[in-house]
Amino acid sequence: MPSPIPLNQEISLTVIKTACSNCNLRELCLPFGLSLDELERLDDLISTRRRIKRGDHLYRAGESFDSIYAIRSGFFKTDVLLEDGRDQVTGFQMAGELLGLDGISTEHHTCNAIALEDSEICAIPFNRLESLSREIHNLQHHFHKVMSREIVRDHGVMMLLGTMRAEERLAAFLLNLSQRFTARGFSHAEFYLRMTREEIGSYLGLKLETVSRAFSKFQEEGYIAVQQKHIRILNVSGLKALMNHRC
Amino acid sequence: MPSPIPLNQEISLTVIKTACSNCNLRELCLPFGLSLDELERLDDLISTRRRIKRGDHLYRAGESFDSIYAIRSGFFKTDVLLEDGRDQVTGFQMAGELLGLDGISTEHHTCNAIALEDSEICAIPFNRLESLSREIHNLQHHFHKVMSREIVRDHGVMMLLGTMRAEERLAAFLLNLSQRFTARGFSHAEFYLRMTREEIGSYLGLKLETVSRAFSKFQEEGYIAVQQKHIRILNVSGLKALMNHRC
DNA sequence: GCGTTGGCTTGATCCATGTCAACCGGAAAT
DNA sequence: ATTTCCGGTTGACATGGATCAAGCCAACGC
Repeated sequence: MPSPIPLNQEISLTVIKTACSNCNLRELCLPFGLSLDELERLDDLISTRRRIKRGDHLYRAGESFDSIYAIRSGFFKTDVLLEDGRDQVTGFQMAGELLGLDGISTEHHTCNAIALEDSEICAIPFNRLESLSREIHNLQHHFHKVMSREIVRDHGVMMLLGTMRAEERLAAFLLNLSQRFTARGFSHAEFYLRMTREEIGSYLGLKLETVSRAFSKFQEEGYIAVQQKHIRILNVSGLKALMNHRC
Repeated sequence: MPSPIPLNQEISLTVIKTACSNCNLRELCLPFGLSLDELERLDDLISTRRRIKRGDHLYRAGESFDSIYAIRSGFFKTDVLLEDGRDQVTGFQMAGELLGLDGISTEHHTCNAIALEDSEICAIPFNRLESLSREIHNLQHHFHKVMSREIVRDHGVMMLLGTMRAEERLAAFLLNLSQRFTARGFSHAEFYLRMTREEIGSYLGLKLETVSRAFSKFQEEGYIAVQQKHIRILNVSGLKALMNHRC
């Protein structure tokens, strides 16, 4: 009979893979600020991991809500549909961010969440999250902060849509992406866009042609280098100035 | 010596005035769905009532956060300021609605809340609300719903700002106000605007002249009757059609 | 290797809304 | 009663971004 040790190692590897306590995103995600002990209790709650292929829905508007989702890897967009067919991208989400908070309000999802690349998510049953956060003050407080942050983010987008012109919007968008990639240990200056010009346009309240023209303009002026979805930021402060100055 | 009875009555009147359990907004506000017993525990928490005069700030962006606020009577706007001086109204709030949720995220308020008429608010110390909602499941869940509803509302505004044209935006705005007045027992068809054309414009991402022209247009077409801030809606379905149809 | 396809770029033109300016009317101040 | 002021309305004109249209490029299937 073979020694049990290798087997145990394998099992323990699997456990490591699925646990918040060993997730390298834990400082960005729901577990932020929890003690080891508290982390383990959170681990128990997150039983389901799921792979979502590029183009597939994580959930659809109208579906009944029972979980929120933490992105373990990959990239998503959320969009809302109006009766008359118009739609708008309401956000782009990356690893460590939460999806589905909109569903708490009515017990039904109010937007679609679609993977922009092959992704992996952790499903967090919401009633169990509520009951655990009644016991773990840190978890409760952090969850409230995450929801509040979402509200603040939305206000930022409203500001952008309400007061900024096309180039300012795109500059703000690029700087925001750059900052979020940095927080995840990627280059702040060089990244691949996971979304099309049309999706960027939808998010920013612009047509895809306008987005494309703004990219070209930024390139001409030496702020960035664009090659399709590959972006290099050459002049961060230039972009910032462009965003803030009323010209 | 006079009988103590009148005195007691006076005291009890004061208590009635300040308690959630006797507030006629309790079904719209935080106490929604609580039992009598739970309501009384919430009463203990809401010690501070405050009057805010028209034009005064309830809080300012940058101030440190420790309470959220329930509007007992009156009308508020919230606005965000950009470094370069641009600002935008992010919402209008009426009786029964909560203010200050944006502050949870960073422990500092991120917008200004300004009374548009003489108003009265209940201050709810946030750490005490968190600790009470660890004990009262209903309170916890309802609070989560309220935050989520705010996120959904913001998505609606993003949709409006990103995809609708001027008249559609104003129609959506009027219908939303009408619906909220109705929920508070006021006429759905006739109300006074508490905000200026400029504030409406800021909220809707339009200039005040555009707002004014849209009002005039609606009046010409017989959808509404406008006289300064007094609005009568004459044709709800007309407004709805205007909002939904891609023309 | 060649054609097809989807996403992107660029140019020409149009139009909704912004901008600038004049005027109006009611409310508050003198 | 008169003046001032603020918010609102309306008109003339300017413009940023939408729309329409053509063409380009890279990836992919055959």
